[in-house]
Amino acid sequence: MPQLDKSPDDRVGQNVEDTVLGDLIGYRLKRAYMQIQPVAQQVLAEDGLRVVSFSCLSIITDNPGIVQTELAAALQMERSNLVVIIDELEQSGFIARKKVPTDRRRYALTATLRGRRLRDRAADKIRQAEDTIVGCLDKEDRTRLMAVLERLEDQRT
Amino acid sequence: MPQLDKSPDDRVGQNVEDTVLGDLIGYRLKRAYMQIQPVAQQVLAEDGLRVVSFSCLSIITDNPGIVQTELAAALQMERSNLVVIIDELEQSGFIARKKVPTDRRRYALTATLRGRRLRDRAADKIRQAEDTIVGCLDKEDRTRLMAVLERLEDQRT
DNA sequence: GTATAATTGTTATGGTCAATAAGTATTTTC
DNA sequence: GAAAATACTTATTGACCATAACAATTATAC
Repeated sequence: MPQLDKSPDDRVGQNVEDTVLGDLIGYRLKRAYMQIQPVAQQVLAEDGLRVVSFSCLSIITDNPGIVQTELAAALQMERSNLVVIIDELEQSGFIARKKVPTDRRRYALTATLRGRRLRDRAADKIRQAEDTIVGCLDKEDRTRLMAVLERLEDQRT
Repeated sequence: MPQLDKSPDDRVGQNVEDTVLGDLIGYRLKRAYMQIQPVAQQVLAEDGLRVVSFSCLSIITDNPGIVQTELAAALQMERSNLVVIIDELEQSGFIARKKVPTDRRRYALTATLRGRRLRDRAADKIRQAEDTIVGCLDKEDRTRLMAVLERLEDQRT
């Protein structure tokens, strides 16, 4: 029996049927991420950072001497797209490039004191911003969510 | 006490320190999504669909007579960006545009039989592909994950 | 009732982002 | 020592998203 079309006037706002999309994990992950991302973006913009440059700064801070290829692998991005970001961070004085004496193809990346301080401050602000969104979850739901996401992430296909 | 730089040779593959990023929900959501998205993209490409066009087709199938503005709101995208996608789906014979008699500004969108069948088939394939990734979670973890993501998504800031 | 405002679909455009290919310098492998 | 591999870089491309502006139509204000 064919479903009758609703008059367009009957359907307002969020009253939209969905028998498929909402049950897909990919869809739900994207929607949840899209809730967080703009907030993080805005918070980081106050310090002149983008999400990707903050990610780089954070990994460099945690891994002084890391090299661009390793950084790209850690963040699952292309080396070529990293270059401009590293340039930005270097010109802003948040990181330094030092030639590796044993292999002059590579640059050892280290965060400056300013860079490390910015990382810590920005991280605090992001955590705070995330809390306003994730506040609806109790501590157990939250830790369980993080654990499950980590397991998905580590899944090798 | 300053942390000594590791020699770049000491750090291989995934042995990268991370004291901040991994504890951020936004980061974890993105990484998990990036695990699913390429698989869904590839599966849909076999039927000539993109993720966004499948999403549109699915919502139109579930809501015959829906109008472009409502569809855009449901998928949280811009009306202007919807136009080309609707064009594609119409030219492929998966949906039809019909003028709304009571409001000639609007087009009522309905999925054709071919469109509905494609939606159902593609949905099955996506679910199957997702299962290969989410298979590491038991049923309870999975339903709990979906519920938590839904709560995050509905959070109004 | 008519002028004004709002809505719908559309086009055009720009910005950001990710992926690829190709090039240079250096190191490793054979 | 020649050839292959690696690290970083540059340039380019296409996908995607947001915005502004427009015509047609409808709703609202007076």
